[in-house]
Order: sequence, then structure tokens, then C-alpha cells
Amino acid sequence: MDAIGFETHDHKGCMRAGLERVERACAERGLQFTPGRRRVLELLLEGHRAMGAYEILDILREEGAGSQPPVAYRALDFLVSNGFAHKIQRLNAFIACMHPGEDHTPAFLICRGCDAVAEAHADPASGLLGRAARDSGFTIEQAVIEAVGLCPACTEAAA
Amino acid sequence: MDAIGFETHDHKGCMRAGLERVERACAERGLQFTPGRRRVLELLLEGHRAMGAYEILDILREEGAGSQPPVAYRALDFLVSNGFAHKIQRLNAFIACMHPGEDHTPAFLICRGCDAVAEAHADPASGLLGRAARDSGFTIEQAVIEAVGLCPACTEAAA
DNA sequence: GTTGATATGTTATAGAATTACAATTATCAA
DNA sequence: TTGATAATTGTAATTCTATAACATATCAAC
Repeated sequence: MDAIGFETHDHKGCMRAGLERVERACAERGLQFTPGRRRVLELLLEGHRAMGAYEILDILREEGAGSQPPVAYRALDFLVSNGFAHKIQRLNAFIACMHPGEDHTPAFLICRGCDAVAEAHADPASGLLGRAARDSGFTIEQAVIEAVGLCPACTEAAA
Repeated sequence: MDAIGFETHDHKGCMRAGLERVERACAERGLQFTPGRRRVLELLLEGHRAMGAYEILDILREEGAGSQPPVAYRALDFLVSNGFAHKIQRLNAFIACMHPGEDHTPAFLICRGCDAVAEAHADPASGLLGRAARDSGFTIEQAVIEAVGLCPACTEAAA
């Protein structure tokens, strides 16, 4: 079980833990963790990768749940806006958050070989970006950081 | 004329300079800076903001150029893949690069009030992200960094 | 229970980007 | 100069992504 994510890990355990943490966070904040929302989070945790909204929708449809795009998008919006999942802009896809409930600025390492995604942390206030913002009077509220490259496995495969 | 970009500047000068630098870079690298590609870069430089592909396409259409999406997307692909323009994922839009030809990792400050975009620099290899990449054996080739917040003008307007 | 807010179901549409194929133009070696 | 090859452009059709709008149902607090 590794925060970085390019390694094997206790998948079932990480799924269970993820669900429990979100359950607890929802209870604490008075959010409704409805069956539909829960199911979408389960799918993201199961997949353990970035999944497209329509990919999720297809599964929901097979399961007999609603079959229209808003069904998937609403659940995803809920998860994303509460920090339980993240959107990977580069892939137009969504991934379960590895640190749900914690306040953090996620940064993603996206493998262009296998599309695996690892979640890391970043601190946009520091470094060149933070300095540029301060110098120009810009207030950073949120940051999307996505690094594209090759994961260890694909680096090896390429050689 | 400021790299940060939330301030007034010599717009005509920056347009001319931008075109010249790209012209030179294309000549050096044996790239074809065709009229269509040039026109799209001109539009981006004129606008001095992030513009959608279909917004550009509308202008090209009015001017009697091609009117199908690939006309715009091809020119934009050329500009982006050669570092003469950047795509702002958050806005599904494109903006002229402020440092064409130079090797750099752009970082964008995007105002959620007025959609103004400023280009800054970042160094993905340093900081928390760089460390996470090294620790996990991930090779960063490219990074998308987009900070969302309020520019000085909108901060003031909000108060 | 009533009520106001929140969540779901469904239709339709808007917005962004690509595929595929034909036609043209540029590049470069023979 | 010519002929072969690669790069670019034109156009139609389609695919993928996301949201608007409105009706219905469910929840939560009074």
C-alpha cells in the first residue's frame, strides 16, 4: 500500500479503507453518501485507475441503475467537490482520492505508456509558481498539477 | 510587457515580437509556418487570452478560410506541439506562448473571475512533486500546472 | 405530517475533439 | 526537371465529453 501508487499493494484493504474513510467523512459533515454515490466510488476504488464518466455510466447501466449521463456526472461531481475523488484533466477521467477528507493539493503522475496514475502531493504556494503569484498579486485558491511521463514498468519495457 | 501578464503592456510590440520569434524558430527547425498556422497564432496573440478552438474556427470561417473543426485543431496542434502555444486544460482553450522556442515548463495563473490567464514558470523536478517522482522511479517528461484563483483586479472588485 | 431542501430520472442539447478519406502542395533526390 | 515521397489542407461524418431543463421522488427539520 503505497501513496505513490506504481507498486503492488493490498488492493482489497485499500478499497475497504477508502470506503470507510469517506463514509466517516460524510457522517461528520452531514453529507448524504447515497447508494449511487457509494457505488461510483466503489467502481473508482476497484478500478484503481482513472475512469471516464461514460465508462462508469456503462457499468451502472449494466447493473440496471440509471443510464443517462447525469447519473454518472452527478455522483462524480459529489465525489470531486467533496475531495473524495479527483478529475484528471489530461485524461478526462476520474480517480478515487488516496487521502479523502484530508485537505491537500493533489499532484498526479500520469504514465503515457499505460495510463496509470499515481497521486502525490504538491505545494503550489512554494517554488516558482508561488513566487510568481505573490509577485503579481494573484491569489491561488486551487491548483491542478499533472505530470506526464513514464512509470517504472513502462520505462523498463521501453528499454 | 510583463511575463506575469495581469498588467497593461505594449500589445502591438508583443504581437510582432511573438510572430517574429516563431518565424525564426520555424526557419531554424525546418518547420512550415504556413499561412493558416500563422493566422491562428496571430489570433491568439491578438486576443492575448485563452481562446477556444471553435472560437478561432468561427473567425477563420468568417475570413473565408476552411470551416471545419480540423482546420482549427490542426493549426493549434502544430503550435502546441512545437511550443508556440499552450492548451489550458481547465478552459478547453489555447493561448499563445510568451516564450516561444525556449525550453520551459509553463505554469498558468487562471482568474476564475475574468478568465484572464498569465503564464509563469515552474520546475516540476523540484519540490514535493519532483521528490515523489524520484522516489517512485517515475520519469517526468512534461507537466501541466494550472492554478485557479483571483487576479488583482477581480480581488479588488470582489471586495 | 408539512414543508423546504436535496437527490434522482429522463429527454434533449451543447460543446470539444477525432476519424477517415480525398485533394493539394511542398521537399528532395535522381 | 521530373518523379516519388512526405506534409499539409479540405470536407463530411462521427465520437466523446458535459450540461441544461424539467419532472419526480426522497430526506430532514420543524
